[in-house]
Amino acid sequence: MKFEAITIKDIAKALGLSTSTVSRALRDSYEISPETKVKVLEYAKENNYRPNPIALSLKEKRSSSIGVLVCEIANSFFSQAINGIESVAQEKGYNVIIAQSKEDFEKEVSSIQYLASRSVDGIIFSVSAETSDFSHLQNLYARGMNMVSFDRVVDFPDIHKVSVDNYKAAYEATTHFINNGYKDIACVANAAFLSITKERVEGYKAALRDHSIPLNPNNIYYCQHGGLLYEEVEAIMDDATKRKEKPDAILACSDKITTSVMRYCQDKNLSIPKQVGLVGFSNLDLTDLLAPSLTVVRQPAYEMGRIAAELLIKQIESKRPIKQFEDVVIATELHQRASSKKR
Amino acid sequence: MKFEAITIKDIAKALGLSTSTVSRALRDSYEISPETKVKVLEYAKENNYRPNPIALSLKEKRSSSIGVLVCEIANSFFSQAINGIESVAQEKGYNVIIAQSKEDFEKEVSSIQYLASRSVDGIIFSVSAETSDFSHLQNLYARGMNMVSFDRVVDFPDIHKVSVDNYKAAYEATTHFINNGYKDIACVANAAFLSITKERVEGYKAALRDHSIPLNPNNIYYCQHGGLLYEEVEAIMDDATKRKEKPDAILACSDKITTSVMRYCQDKNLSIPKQVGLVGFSNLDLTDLLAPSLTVVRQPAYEMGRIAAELLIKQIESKRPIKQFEDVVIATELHQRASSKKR
DNA sequence: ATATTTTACGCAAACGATACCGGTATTATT
DNA sequence: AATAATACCGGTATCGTTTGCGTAAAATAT
Repeated sequence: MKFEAITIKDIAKALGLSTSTVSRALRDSYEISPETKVKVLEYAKENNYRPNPIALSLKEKRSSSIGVLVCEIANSFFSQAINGIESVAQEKGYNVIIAQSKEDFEKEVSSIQYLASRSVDGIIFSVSAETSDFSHLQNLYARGMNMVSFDRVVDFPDIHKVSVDNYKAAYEATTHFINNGYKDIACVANAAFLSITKERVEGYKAALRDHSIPLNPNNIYYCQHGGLLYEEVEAIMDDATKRKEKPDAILACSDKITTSVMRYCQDKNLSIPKQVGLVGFSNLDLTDLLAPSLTVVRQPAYEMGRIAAELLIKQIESKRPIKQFEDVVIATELHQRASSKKR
Repeated sequence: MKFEAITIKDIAKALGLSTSTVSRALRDSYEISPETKVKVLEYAKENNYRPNPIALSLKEKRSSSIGVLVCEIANSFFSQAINGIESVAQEKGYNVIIAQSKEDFEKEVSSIQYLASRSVDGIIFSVSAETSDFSHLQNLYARGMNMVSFDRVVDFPDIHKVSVDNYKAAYEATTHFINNGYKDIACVANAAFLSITKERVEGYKAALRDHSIPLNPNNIYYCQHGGLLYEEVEAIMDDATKRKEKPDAILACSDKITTSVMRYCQDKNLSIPKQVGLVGFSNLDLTDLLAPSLTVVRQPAYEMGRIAAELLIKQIESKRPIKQFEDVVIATELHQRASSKKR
């Protein structure tokens, strides 16, 4: 079954005009007589004429659509970000095409090629946890695709970036632990390649250093697959709780990891915050209702999405190549709750 | 800035061939000599040739994209459903274009027109809480757009529908309350027009009837705006807790409502499950970690998305008009936890 | 009355890919 | 050697829209 829309040709035939006349009448050209315009406009309205965007795209060499590559839609941070992207896109007349990498490098490469071959006008992307080789992205960018690096940013020289201040977020969270009497703080981070991981781990280290707490390298854990698998976090927690020196606090560096750590503690009857304190990065909007209420680092996902979309669309619509590239870094919010307070 | 891709014309010019020869060589036509094929294929590969999907769309009169209209992306149920839709779409070579209604009728109408004007090959839609007039959808469907009604289904005669057994879900949840000693159960439902609301309220009523509990009409509340605003739920809860006969249990009929009710109880120091029992529809994956752990009705959102996408794509690719329309109804899961157990 | 401008429209090319309808060599068949 | 068959490739229309160019008729100027 096919949905057949009325075309400019149909109008021309019905009214005994040429397609060019109809086209110009619709665009209110001065070359068309008022009477003809009225006739065309009325007929178009009656028959609910809409210009075929595909034909327009072919002619204009632009599709008025932007691609978004995230690792997982069903993740509160990314769904909120997509929400922000979609809101800007709608305002500016673009549609949003989404693709997921599922934290898988191969799927990321194919998704990027898919988006490019779909001739989107630009791409907002957040790399997968497995991505250490960025050539698929860099090649596409070098070939002129408009791109904005988002959240898990890449360090190409000239590209718009939108991210949060991960260093400061982790620094504050760690300091918060220290101020609340925790001494042996473990950091369960995402894959080691990721910008967000590096920054968060650096922030964590700096906070320890600034409070004269020696760094125990065993306290830093990485999740190869971004914590998408519960087993990954489980293995880490098994290790952490079976060591001689057990950490008394855990900084969970992603939505998924946070939830998994919390579930692990519940399963193993590890009491939070007494036996182990917990601060997690999370964008769920009911972390205050958890047992115990969870201290979280919240990222302004919606705003990040909006800014990324605005930068991308500005770049798309820019006549001349952009020279000035933005590196937007937004502050996170630390919501202090029960999970990180011993006493 | 524009992303310029190589075209069949470029290959033809570079190799001194005609476009038709190149086209046929790329499609491995028997009319082309092996040597020419090799030359073309090699050149295409070297220069990373990809057929322009927009040109193909124009020619084939199909865009290989499907539209999805939901009320809110950043809602666990819908983001999981989109996840399912996207997975099937990717498999079958379609891309997914998303639009949100934000539970607003006007925005739903414009979003639908937007998707239609974007010449998607089909639409999966879930109507907004404000939608009581379905003419915008019905007109589009009558004009031949492939459509699948999803979750909040419409009762057009011949259309694929994918939903859960809302009647049974509410019946079981209500029965669960009764079996746990609750007697005065309130039902906080979504907007009254919605199919899901009607079915859930019916299931609720039936459970009361089957257990010889008289129905108190005051116990049924509707959220005009789908609980998107906290104030809406707050007003309802204020009323419920200030009545002479206060309900001792609440059945919250959507993700948002569930969270809001829980937050209200926390704010007002209403103890769950002692003062008031709570069962909520929710697709969040950490409801077991809430305080108290929450009894939920979980909907198989991912599977629903997959099925809806499969039905839609089958309909799109069907040569002749579909005669047999599916009304897929999937079972929900009741996860019994602490929030609904008095003792 | 003739020349010039203006008005109002049509023709055709272009965007990228496909497919039908051809055509021309070269080889095979009689 | 003449004809048929085959292999191989090009020209062109098409999808829907825009746009530069051309042009008839009408309006204005000389």
